[in-house]
Amino acid sequence: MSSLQPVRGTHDILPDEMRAFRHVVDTSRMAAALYGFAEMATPAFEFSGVFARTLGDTSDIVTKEMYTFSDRKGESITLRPENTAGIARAFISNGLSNDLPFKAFYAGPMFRYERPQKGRQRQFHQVGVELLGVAEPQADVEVIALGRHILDALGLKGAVTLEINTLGDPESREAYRGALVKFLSGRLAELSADSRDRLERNPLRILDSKDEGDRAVIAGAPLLGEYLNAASKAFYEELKNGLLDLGLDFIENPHLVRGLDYYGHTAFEFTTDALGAQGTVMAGGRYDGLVKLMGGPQTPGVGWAAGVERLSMLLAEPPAEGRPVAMIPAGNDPVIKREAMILSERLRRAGFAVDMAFSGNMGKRMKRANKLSAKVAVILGEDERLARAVTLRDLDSGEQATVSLDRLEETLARMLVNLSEDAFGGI
RNA sequence: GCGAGUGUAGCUCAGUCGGUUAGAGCGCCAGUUUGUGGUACUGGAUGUCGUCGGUUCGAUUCCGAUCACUCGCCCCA
Repeated sequence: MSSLQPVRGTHDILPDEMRAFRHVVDTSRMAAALYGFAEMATPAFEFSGVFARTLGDTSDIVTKEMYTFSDRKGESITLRPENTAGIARAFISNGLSNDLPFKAFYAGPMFRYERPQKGRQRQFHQVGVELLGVAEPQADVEVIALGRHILDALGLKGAVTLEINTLGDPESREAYRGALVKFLSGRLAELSADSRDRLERNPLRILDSKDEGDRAVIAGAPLLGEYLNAASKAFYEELKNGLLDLGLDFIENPHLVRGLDYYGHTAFEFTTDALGAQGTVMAGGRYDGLVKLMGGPQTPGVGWAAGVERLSMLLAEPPAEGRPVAMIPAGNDPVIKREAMILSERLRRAGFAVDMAFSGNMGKRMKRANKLSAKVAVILGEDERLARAVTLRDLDSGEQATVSLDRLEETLARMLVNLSEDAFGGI
């Protein structure tokens, strides 16, 4: 165990884990493209105001979880804790509001100063989408459908549940908030210390509490649904009908809320019980007030973000590695080794993944080929060189044959095609 | 930020009721005749027993602090 530790809450993504990680990101990116979301990226850090103003002064993210520091000019800079604010900022900065709807996909690292746990790190990665400029609930449906599409494509169909709720429009939410605070104030003594605290800052969050005493109180609390005005109700109904039209199963969770202040109407989460306390794997909602809050034109928006690490952990089986071609010079004759290097390069230019062991006897090099799970070994020795040929060995069957250099690519391609037929047709 | 648990080879873990050479499995390396891997067999290397400090003749083992991870809370992705 070395004393060279990574910073708390950060970790290295080694090749094995990276394969699962990339599978999640690539799958998300491809699905997003099917729904018309184009990938973009914003900086990993912004002026602190971008987050402080938009995430709300009372959210935990702003009050205690941001990586904020002064740069050399004394500017307050913050490592992004999430990407919605950054996308909204970019939307405004680049004057994109004239070309709506604006549909963006992103993937990248986020930073929160939290206590690390499984599935919760200080640097973690999200993929996400934002759809700006559409006030209709169909936008919410599309965004949720994309989320479900990705989860299905990752093989998580049965493992993840969609929960939805509505937070209503600002008018409905204010009315409800008042009623809730009034109700809870009457039962103050029964609430947990955390929740008494939240009563001031963010009373809706109390609905989400896991404390048993709190839950007992909440069970009798007024529900937001009772305070929705006609417009908010209609919006929610359209959302649910839209989900049903697409066969997207969901359960309604009236206690589902968002920690960030700019959310309204739709709130949703895809959750699993396979990750302990970190059960939320993808979460989002509607934020019609955000762009205006940041100084842009009134622009409705809806989107979600998903935790790449969390999704990676849920993957039953990481995707298989590619199987390279192993170049094996027989012996250590410098002439042969040069030929092998030249031939490797030729094959790579032709699109083959080639790995060559640089030293050792043939047995060692074959072992290395095996460890790389190479499909084919290209063996090049003195005999082959003189015959202007190579020996191709199928490492699965053990069959091998001498093939003229003129027909090398052609023969290799055929051997590798057989491989993929085996992989897909062998069930 | 709060409460609790864990920390021994690359990995998963055993062990030392405090005593001098710390173990297993997997993995790794080498060999089982000089141009042929996967299996098998033989042999080998692992480590400041997380770190710092205390108690002790003596600590990896007890105590304290610290760091990291894990579980719950909190928060969320």
